Amino acid sequence: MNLPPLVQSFVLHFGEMGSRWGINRTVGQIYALLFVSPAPVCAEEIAESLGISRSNVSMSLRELQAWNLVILKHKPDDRRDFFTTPEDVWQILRTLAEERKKREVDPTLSVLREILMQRPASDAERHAQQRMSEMHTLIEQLTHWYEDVKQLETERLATLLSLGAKVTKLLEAKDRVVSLGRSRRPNPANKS
Amino acid sequence: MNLPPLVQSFVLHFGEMGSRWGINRTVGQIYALLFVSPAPVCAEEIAESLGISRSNVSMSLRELQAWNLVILKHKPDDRRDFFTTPEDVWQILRTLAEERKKREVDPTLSVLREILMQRPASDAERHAQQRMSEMHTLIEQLTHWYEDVKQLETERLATLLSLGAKVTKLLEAKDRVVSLGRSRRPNPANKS
DNA sequence: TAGTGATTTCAGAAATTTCTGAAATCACAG
DNA sequence: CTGTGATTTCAGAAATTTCTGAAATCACTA
Repeated sequence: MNLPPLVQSFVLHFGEMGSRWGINRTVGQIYALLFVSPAPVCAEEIAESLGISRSNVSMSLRELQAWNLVILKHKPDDRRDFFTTPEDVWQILRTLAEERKKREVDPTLSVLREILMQRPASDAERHAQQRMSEMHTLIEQLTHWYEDVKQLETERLATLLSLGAKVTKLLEAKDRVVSLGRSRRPNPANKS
Repeated sequence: MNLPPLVQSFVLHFGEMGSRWGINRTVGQIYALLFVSPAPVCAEEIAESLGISRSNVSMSLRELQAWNLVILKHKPDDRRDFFTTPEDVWQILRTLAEERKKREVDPTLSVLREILMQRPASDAERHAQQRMSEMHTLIEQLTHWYEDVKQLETERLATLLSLGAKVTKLLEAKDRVVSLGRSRRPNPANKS
C-alpha cells in the first residue's frame, strides 16, 4: 500500500471496520480511498494504491455499485472507467440508509408478515406469534418514520436533527396552548 | 433442529440474516429462540433445540451477553443458568442502538478526530482532511441527535416517531407565529 | 476432601469468505 | 476481420471465521 500517511490511516481503518459494517475489508478500503480522493480514480490505480489484485478491485467495485455508493465517470478519449463517491455526505447517508434498510430490514419484515399470517398450532406458537407481532409493530413504526423523514430536504432534516429532543418541548407547549386533540396516527398494530 | 414450524422459520431467518447484521448464524438463531420463548431457556435446551454443540452455545451466549441482549435468570434449587431477552421491545431497540453505536460508530469517530488533529503534508492530504472533516461533522450531528432522543421516555419517543416529518410543519407554523429566532445549535464544524 | 453436574476454554476441524492469476469477454480502432 | 487495451469471470488458493469434542474449571454438596 502506497498512500499519504493520513489517507492510509483512514483507508486501513475503513478496512478493519468492514466486517462490522457487513462489507469486507477490500470494499471498505476502496470506498475510503474514493471518498478522500480529489478526483475520480481508475481501477488500475486503486489496485496499485491498495496493493491488491486487479480482479479483486473489479469485484469490489461491482459490490460498491450494487450499493449505489460509487459514481462512474469517464474522461474524453480514455476508455477506462473512473470512480468517485458523491460529493454530498448527506446524499451518501441517504443512500446508505436506503440500502441497509433494503438488505437488513425489509427481508425480516416480510418474513414476519408471512409468519403472522399463519394459524398457531400450539400455545408455544401462539406466544411466539405474539412476540413476533410486537417486533413487527415496532419495525413498522420505525420504517414509517424513516420513509417520512427521508423525503425532507437536507436543510430541514439538519434542522430537525439539531433540535433533537427539544421538539418534544415544542410539542408540549403547542399542546398546552392550542388544543389540537390527538394528532397521532392510529396504531395499525397487528393487523397486517 | 426440533422446533414448532413457526418458531423454526423465525429462527432460521435470524440465522441467515446474522451475517448481514454483523453477528453469526448461531448467535442470531439463539437470540431468535430466546426472543419467542415463553420462559427462560437453559443452555442445554438451546443446544438441543438448535442441534448445535454445547460449547458453541456457551460461546454464543457469551457474545450475546457482551451485547447486553440477554438476561440471565435462575430457578430456585437449580444450578443451571437460564436465559431470556427483555420483555419490552423498545428496550431491546435501545440496547441494540447503543451497542451498535459503540462498535460501529465510536471507533470511526475517534479515528477521524485523530487524523484531523494532524498537519497535512501535501495537497492530497489537505483535500483528504477536508473530506474527513465533512464526514466527521455529519457523524457528530447524528450522534448528538441520538444522545438527545435516547433520553426520552418510550411514550414520548413513540409520539415523535409517529409524527415523523410532520414536526417540521409544526415548526414552520411556530416560526411564523412566534419569532423565536435561531434555536439551532452552533455548528462545531472542523475544530475538534 | 471427593464427587457431581454445570459451564468454559481452546486446539484443531470444518465451513465460509475473500482473494488471486489466468483465461475469457468486451468495445472499439484500424 | 484483427489487434489492443480495459474489464470481468471463475476455479482454486489463501485467509478467516465458526464450530466441535475433549479437557479444564468452577460451584456446590455430602
